[in-house]
Amino acid sequence: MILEYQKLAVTDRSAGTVFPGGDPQAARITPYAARVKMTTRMEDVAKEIGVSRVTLSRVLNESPNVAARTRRRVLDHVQRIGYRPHQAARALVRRRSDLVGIFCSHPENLLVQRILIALQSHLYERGLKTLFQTTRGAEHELEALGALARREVDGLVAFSHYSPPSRLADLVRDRRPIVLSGYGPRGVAVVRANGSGGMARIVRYLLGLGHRRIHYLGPPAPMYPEARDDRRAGWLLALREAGLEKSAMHSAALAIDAAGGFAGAQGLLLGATSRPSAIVCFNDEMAWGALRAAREIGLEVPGQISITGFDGLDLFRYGWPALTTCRLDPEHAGQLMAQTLFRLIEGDEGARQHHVYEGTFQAGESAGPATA
Amino acid sequence: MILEYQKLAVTDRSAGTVFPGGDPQAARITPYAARVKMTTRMEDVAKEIGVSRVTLSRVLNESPNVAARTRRRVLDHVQRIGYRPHQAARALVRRRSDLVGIFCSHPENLLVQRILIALQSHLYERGLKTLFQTTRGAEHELEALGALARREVDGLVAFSHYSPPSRLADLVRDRRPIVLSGYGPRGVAVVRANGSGGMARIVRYLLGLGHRRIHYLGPPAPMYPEARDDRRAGWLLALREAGLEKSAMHSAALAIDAAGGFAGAQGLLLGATSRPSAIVCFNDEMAWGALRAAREIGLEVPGQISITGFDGLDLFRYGWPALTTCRLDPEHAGQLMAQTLFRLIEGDEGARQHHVYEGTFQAGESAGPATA
DNA sequence: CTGAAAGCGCTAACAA
DNA sequence: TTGTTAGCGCTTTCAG
Repeated sequence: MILEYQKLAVTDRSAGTVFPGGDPQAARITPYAARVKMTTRMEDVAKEIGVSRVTLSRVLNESPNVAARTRRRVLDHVQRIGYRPHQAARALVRRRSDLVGIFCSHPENLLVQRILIALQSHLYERGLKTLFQTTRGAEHELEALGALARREVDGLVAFSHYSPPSRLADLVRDRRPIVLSGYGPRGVAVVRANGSGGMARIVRYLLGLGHRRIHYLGPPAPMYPEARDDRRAGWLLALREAGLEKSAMHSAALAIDAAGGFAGAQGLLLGATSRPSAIVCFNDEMAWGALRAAREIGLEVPGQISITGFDGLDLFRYGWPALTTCRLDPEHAGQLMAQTLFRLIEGDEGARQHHVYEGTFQAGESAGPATA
Repeated sequence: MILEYQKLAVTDRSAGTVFPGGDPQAARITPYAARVKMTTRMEDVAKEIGVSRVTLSRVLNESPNVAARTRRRVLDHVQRIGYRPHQAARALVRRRSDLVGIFCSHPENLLVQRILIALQSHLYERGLKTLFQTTRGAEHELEALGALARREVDGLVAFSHYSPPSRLADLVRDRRPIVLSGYGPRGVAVVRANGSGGMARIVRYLLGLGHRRIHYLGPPAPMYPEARDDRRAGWLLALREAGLEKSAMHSAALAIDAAGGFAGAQGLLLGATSRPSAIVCFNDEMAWGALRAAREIGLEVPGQISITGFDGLDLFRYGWPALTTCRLDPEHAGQLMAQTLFRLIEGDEGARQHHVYEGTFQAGESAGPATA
């Protein structure tokens, strides 16, 4: 059991004496850090085995130039006592922490959460630990970028776009290992879904059902023009194809969650303008709120109005009606991000591209034929 | 702007020469770690200011014995150039990483996700960074415990219970800074909701509505008897009060999500036994699946059957019908965990208790009067 | 109040 | 194939 944890002892640092089991007097007020002695050192382990620290280190780092027999002996012992080198010391000398930072401005978003989970797993498989941080504003984001610059982390994945694109452009020059989710300047690695294609697919489906007044309910205006709403573009594209661009109506919600969808749909449905026969929403959560709004007004879905989502979260397949949506694969997205970041950390500049993955249309119960 | 990130330069380590801007030849294949020089060193910064490293260190660590004027001068310069000490080096000598590990066996659970977000924020406010890891099995969990033992992290929060309680008991003896979510042995810090009280409240509400056949749909059997389902206990308690214990029926689902609730409810509703007039579910997500199952069978909710949840997630207030549930405050839970862990790290053994927070009953639309 | 000296635990260059 | 030497960048005694 290589990961068996080690027993601790309490030290009296001034006297240099060790009290196994703890000093009952001082324990209550002494910070934990001062109470315990450092974990087993390499020196001791090497001595136990009868080799030098260096040989031990070589085995642990899978370096060449160790006799097979020695390696075996070392590995056996290490495994038995559950030794692992001190990570800080290792990071200090290797100039590499094996830590990856993930920062995220909207950790409440259900799709983001699923991607995060997959991402962490895949990074872990490659020996990278995940430092997670929620960014509330540009200040946090800058701090995360600073951590990368100072090499506190080996790489960064950003689900956050507070920084102006001009600053992101620095990333291009400095060639840091960073992966952005969603959008970013050319020359920076980006992973995103094909939102435009997926949304166009949904709209065409609705057009096929006879809908003509298809309104869009999306996120608030982006902080930077570069961050324009890709999904909205797909909606507009499909309407244009059908020559319905003129009647296109778009409404920006306060947030891309159920509350935002609820409020946004209320505006769309109770407004003075002609009522839409379908509302396509930026994501499932908004659609969910919109569904509620429609019903509170007394509209049947999909009888009197159709409402669609995006992301294809499993949860909403159990809703009533189940959402018609575009399913994205968070597992795949997370894997793609992990792989891209890993390539960048390894110095493969070829990974510095925009990676776009596809969604799949998923017919549900929330969209039906347009009523005359 | 203290967090302005620093410019990098590419080094040719063999020649010891620095090529600002990068060596275009080697860049593509050289790992990023080898391509960049280490960030600014303390030595240089101290020299620029005209003090020794020691004084600089003292200012940065808010140690006493620095003249106010010196402190001011140092702080100004540090702020201007955005210097921050190298974290690995700092951790090595301080024997403290300012890192906290969070491990979690069910990161998909919506309540857990919200708690995680709050927890991370509160830890961050106290200067602790969050290392996040999904645990898939006891092996991962042991590894996380090992990381604590080796002092790779200063503390741990566990939303995961793969390890047998006997192992957790070790935590009592070693007095490590660890906070468990849900349950744990005496002497280990635990944070959990009062599930039993909350669920009893829901059941009493249903009893008041005239329900008599109230079935429970909960998680699969726990891995260890200690981890018994608290919410189920509350359900049973309330039924006992009403003298209905005999008719109590419990069904274990495969998972505590919508899919589990769906399948579990199907079993409960399609089974040969007498149909329940109400199903109380372990959490909102399961209730959500149960709702779908009831409707697919053709049962109206709450007309023909009442279904309740637990957790009180905002999302389900937008569902139709909105769930009758018990609302837990994830923000509060996260804060409580952060605070407890912080106290333990600081050596306050008084924090090593079971902290129980209350939920609040929330009447929704998914429960109504029992029909004769 | 300040600085000089002594490591923290480990890996990488260089010798043997 | 192995071990010896020399730091990584920082904080913490201990003198001044």
